[in-house]
Amino acid sequence: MSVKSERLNTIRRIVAQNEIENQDMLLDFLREEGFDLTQATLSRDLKQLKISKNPGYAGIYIYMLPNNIRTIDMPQRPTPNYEFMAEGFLSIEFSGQLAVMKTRPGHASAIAYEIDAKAPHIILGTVAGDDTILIVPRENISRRQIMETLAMIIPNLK
Amino acid sequence: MSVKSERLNTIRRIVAQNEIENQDMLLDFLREEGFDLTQATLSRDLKQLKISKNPGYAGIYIYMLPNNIRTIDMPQRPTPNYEFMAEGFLSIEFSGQLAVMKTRPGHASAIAYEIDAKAPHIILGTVAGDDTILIVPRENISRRQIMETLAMIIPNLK
DNA sequence: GAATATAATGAATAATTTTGCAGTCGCAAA
DNA sequence: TTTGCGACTGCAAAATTATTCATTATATTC
Repeated sequence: MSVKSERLNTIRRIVAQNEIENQDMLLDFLREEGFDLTQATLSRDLKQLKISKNPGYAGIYIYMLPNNIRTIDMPQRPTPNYEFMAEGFLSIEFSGQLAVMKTRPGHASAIAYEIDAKAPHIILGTVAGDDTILIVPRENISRRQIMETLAMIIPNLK
Repeated sequence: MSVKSERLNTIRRIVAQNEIENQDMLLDFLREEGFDLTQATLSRDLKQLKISKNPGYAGIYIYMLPNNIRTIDMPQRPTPNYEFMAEGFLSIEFSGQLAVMKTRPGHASAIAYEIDAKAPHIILGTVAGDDTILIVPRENISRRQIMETLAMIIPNLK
């Protein structure tokens, strides 16, 4: 096992067993175990190990191991292309405070996701079924504003 | 809901939906939604929300929500679903008669189910998608009443 | 083994985050 | 009203962390 591998292992163990508040503190622990390195290298090691500094219980920050569930590097949700949006969109109509968008079957959640992500200041939220999206605008937002905003996401919305 | 509470809600939502690389970037998002604050305050907000900067997938650092609510943070013995509720909740905002709750992906229906079951006298009904719940309150129920009721179901709703 | 590519590292610096301090505000008690 | 208290905040400085640049060590290929 290389020196670096041993060091990474040791870092993991130390972080798991102690409440490390910063990198200098961790450096001290490492020196006690015979590892001599600089803060720069430690910073790189922590990045590689995905160990991060988190707000802890009592107003202090503590280094913590990555939680496995969160650590799994899930690929970015594929950026839904412009065409897909245009293709899926069917119609939009208003009723009082709400808007209802119709899409082709299966397209609703992807389009709703885009709306949520790109227009949070206009749209409070959406609920998507298979081919229908219920759109809840924020207060004091006009239908015109909504249409203009959505048009930037879905080109052929008109 | 105080300005600060709204701000914290918004921070949670933005961090959940975007890949925030540093606090200045998050500040920009917040300004777009009308929140004007300094980086110092944001740092304090993030500490309170236990949101931290983590090594991400592609050599960059990303701010992420805490995914494990420490029991030490809980004053009383949690009910079975307590942690799940707290963990899944992201934000709640109102528009007219309606409330829209944002959750982490996949959590919406479970939380909506709890709301339906525990607050039928306040909430007429809910519709849940994957990460969004549309909440329809009964007539003549104030936002304050709704918040208080939901806070009994979702602890960190504040 | 020599030549060459690749990985690892330190020193210094840049970038980013946290915090001490002072000032403001709202609210409640005197 | 006045006083006091606690929450909240900005500013500026301190503290901490990440990265650039140059160098050295390690591995690979011929």
